[in-house]
Amino acid sequence: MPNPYNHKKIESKWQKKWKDGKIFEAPDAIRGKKNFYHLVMFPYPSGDLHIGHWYNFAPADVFARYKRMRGFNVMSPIGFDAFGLPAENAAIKRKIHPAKWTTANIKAMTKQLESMGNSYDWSRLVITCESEYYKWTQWLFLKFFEKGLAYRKNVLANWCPSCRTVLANEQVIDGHCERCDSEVTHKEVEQWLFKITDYAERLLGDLETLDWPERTKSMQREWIGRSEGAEIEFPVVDSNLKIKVFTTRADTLPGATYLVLAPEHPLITTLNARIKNKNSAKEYIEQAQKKSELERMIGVEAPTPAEGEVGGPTVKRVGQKTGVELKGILAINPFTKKEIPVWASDYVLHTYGTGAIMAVPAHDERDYEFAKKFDLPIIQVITKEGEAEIGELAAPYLEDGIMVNSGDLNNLPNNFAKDRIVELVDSKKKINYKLHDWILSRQRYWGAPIPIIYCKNCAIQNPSGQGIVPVPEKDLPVLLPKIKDFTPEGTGKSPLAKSSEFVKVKCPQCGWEAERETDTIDTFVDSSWYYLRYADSHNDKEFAEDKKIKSWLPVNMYIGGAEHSVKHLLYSRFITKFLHDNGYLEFKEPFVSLRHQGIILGPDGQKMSKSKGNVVDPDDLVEKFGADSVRMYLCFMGEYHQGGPWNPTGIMGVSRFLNRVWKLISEKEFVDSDKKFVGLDRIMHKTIKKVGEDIENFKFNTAVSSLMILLNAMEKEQNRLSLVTCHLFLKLLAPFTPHLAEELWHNLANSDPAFAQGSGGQSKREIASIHLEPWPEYDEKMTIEDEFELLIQINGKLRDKVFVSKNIAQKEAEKLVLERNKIKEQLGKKKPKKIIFVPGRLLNIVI
RNA sequence: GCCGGGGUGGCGGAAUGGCAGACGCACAGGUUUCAAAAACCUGCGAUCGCAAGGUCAUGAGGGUUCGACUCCCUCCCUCGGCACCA
Repeated sequence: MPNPYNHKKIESKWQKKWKDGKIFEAPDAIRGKKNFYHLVMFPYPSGDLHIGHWYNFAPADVFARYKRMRGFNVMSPIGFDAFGLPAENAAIKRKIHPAKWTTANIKAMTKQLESMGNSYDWSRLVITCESEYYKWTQWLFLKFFEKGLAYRKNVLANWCPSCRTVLANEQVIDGHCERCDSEVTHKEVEQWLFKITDYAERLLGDLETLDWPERTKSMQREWIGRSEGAEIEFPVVDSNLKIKVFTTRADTLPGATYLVLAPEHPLITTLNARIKNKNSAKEYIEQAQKKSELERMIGVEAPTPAEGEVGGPTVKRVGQKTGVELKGILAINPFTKKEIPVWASDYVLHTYGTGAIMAVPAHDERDYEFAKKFDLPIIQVITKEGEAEIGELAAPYLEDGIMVNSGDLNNLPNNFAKDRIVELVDSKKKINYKLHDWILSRQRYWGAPIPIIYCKNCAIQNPSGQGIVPVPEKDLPVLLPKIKDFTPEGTGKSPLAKSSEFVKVKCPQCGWEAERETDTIDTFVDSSWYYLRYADSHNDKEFAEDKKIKSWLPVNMYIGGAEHSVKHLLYSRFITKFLHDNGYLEFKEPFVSLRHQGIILGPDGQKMSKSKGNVVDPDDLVEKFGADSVRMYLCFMGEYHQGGPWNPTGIMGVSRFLNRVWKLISEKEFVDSDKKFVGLDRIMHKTIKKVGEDIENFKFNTAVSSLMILLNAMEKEQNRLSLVTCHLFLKLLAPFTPHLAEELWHNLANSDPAFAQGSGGQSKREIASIHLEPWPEYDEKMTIEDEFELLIQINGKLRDKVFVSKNIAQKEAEKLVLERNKIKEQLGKKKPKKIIFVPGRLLNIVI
């Protein structure tokens, strides 16, 4: 009686053998093989690997192993995104140092990662909080600084009062901090920024070249938010000042009856002396600035629908408009030359365009609402062609039409008038983006220090330089000091400021006493270049050697969660383009192909969370069913990018399947291998084709199902099963269940003298790993059966079936079909009007 | 409101315009067993029928086609993203 399938024994055995044999360490080049860079998004060392990690990594590893068997030199590296707020917050809570916390987590997660049996190249391990890595994050910052693309500026930044740091726009979700969910406020602070807006056009345009999910590309497009329009200047009466507005509807300029400034608009301060209603204006502006982003957007909350009513409680985003007229300030409409009032209102965003708009109530919903509320003039300047001008608009007219009330331009189509008006008022076409520069300084401890020194002496010597001195490259890394008190103050200063040892420094330019920058670099900078480092993880002379970069990059296949669609993926593209422009990289895009895994929900269909008690622990599953079962079930449970609820009994099916495989292959006496497939040849060729194609297309679920179909067929033929059949089957199985396949592969080899003897004259040679075997080939001709079941339809409805030769001609098929009693009965006296014949499939009689 | 996915048995899900429900889970019946588990076999959309077989079914309604889960139009629901972006 052979041993039953013991996953624990064979999984740890092979994990060790693979590690010791270094079989997944990818050399930089192999003669005759193409390199393939296969990458998963590196995990954050938050404590333990959850089922979501497995869902990302396990099917991804199936793909990597498949590519390796297809003859590629596959590099599949792994690392940890180890700096940042979550670790720091967790460490504060537990009263231990973030470094200690992070190291412990990395250790635990490494063990878990190893238990998955993934084919990682551990020799390339990257950990972003280690100085050998962040030295180059700092180097990258210096390069940006050198090129003028890292700059310091007073900005009205997003501020998280709980995390006590500024946040990038990308880290604010619905007005809340993405980490702790506190409501984000604003704070005017001096910050370091990367000039990502310089790359807006290219970040947008190059999306077209990428093999990425369409929705991810469209999210990036929306985030960049390009819009074409014009910048028009409105002179201020009795002043040489001008108010600039951005508009996409220059054609409506004749109907602009007032201007609106955002409450933060600097001109309000400039013109303050002339504002007649100074006090009420001031009061409104202060009030508006106190409001959070959310309060500004949300007006009135819609009532919660009564029970049984469709739809949950909705929030009406566009609320009642508020505003104040800046009395005493008038501007001139450059087209009509008429004087128009100027208002301030928080429905105008200071962060978009020029922070001021021309209001055209007749042709814009928001302006219309505002004008109605404050009784401002509404002048219609576009109307539907052929329709008389309407006295009073019941609603703004938003469609195209012809110009009215517009002097010389009357009767012109509005789209034609658009360009004419831009010329007439001597303004310029302008492209605007929603994308803002990337604020990268963080007032927190657990990150790479910004390598900058402030020197008062240098500021005096060279006022234009403001005393900002970059740390020389040779002095990198600027080490993150080990300080005891790393909790954030909330004063806008980083905890590093408390360490005088760290702060005080000799200026590298003049040698005088100077001070270090105490903010740290946003962790998104760390993670936006790590994929480059894998090419040469331990290089201490440069971020990676040019030759190695050329041999591996760009990344051929990148797999990870869709939640990174804008942040990480946009930043990475930006950094890559910057390094390309400066001669460090030949390519312009880091990730040629991208795939997302879906989200696994709890068995109750809800998002997994500890408080709901619906968390699925992968370690328990591995313990009970083995890593191979977990891997294969994750592949089988559904469409990869869709995810869905975890089915606790579903994994049983896969576990049973593996037990049956074990039983079939380890218990059999095989027939002579010359007999090849013994009646299984068609299905074998079909399965080779299907599994390969499905893995290429990330359709892991149907690949698994076709393996199950093959096993069912093999079991039916089990008394005549050949060795060749089992070898092929194991190869197809190997990417999914690497341990089981390897164990059975070796068992078969050991029992087969031809296998064990070897060709080199040695009596016994080491049996090579199944994972280094070539993927089986199939013969297209062999995937087609000799006979098929011809479907017989009458008027498109199935009426009968008959087995015929695969090459049957139409004439022959018709004759055969029309002679069948069943068909004769059905047709009666009716004559076929038409007969449709689809070779290899069906015959349809139309009557 | 705009953009992008999706809607198929009790459940997860299959179907180059050509047998809807592959594969698996759950369930039911059986074999085995002192018994249970495991394993194995059979059945399993709804409905009419003893059966052969028929009819209806892929969110709703139209259309194109010999033939539609698949293509087109209108609408509903759902998930994700964006949203006072001028």
